[in-house]
Amino acid sequence: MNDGCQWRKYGQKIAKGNPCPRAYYRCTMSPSCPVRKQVQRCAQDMSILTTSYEGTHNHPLPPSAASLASATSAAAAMLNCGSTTSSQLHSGSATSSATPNLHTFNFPSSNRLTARTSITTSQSHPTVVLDLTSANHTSSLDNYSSSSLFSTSTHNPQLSSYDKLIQASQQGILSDKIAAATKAITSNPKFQSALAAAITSFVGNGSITNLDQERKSFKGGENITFSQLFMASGISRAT
DNA sequence: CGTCTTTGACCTGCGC
DNA sequence: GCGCAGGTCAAAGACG
Repeated sequence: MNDGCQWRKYGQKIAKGNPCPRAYYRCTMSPSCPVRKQVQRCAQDMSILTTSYEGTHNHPLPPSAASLASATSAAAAMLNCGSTTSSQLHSGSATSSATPNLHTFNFPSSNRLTARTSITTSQSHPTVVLDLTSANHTSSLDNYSSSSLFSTSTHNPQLSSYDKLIQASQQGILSDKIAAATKAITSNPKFQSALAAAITSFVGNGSITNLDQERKSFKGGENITFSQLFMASGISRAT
């Protein structure tokens, strides 16, 4: 996955319990950049790639990775809303083994594969899981659960129009036209790349330390997140 | 020739 | 102290 940064592989190891080797990469955009990432395939499903990032970039990120940093930070903040692990995440004094909150959403990639991506906001590391399962899904909309990704129902009981749209689709009462329009948006390569860049920006920036601030900035505003995504991908809200 | 990947060796932390 | 597992180093080879 091209995440906008340059990486140099410095090691590979076969971890216990997983026949697939784990690859170790170092950010090469700056000689002193401490950021590292690990990439490993899932033992249960070889089509799933698990990427873990560690550290904070000490250099400016390229536009492709930086343009949506705030948007994805907001997504991460949303993920942690109501999470029992979020405060531990912020304080850095995590001691419990609470189950990380996992959110999954789909966006079909340009190479005609369906990439089911999830962000795991574990206590120590945010993790991006990229499922490169071939596109045999009946509809990307069927499994599209971005509403859960950005859901802030406990903080903002008023559903956004987008949430209503998703809710309607899940309840099977969405008209074909709206479903087609939604699918068009989520299938838009620009939207996909914007979303992917947003994910990258978040994990690349090591934004965990900024989550409190981001949460304040975006609290109760999932519309802001999608507006930013739409703006970055050139899709109008009208669409 | 410079850059990147591969891969065995080495280092370190942890449990027993 | 010992063994194991995970992470890193660095020499060698591949590649453009």
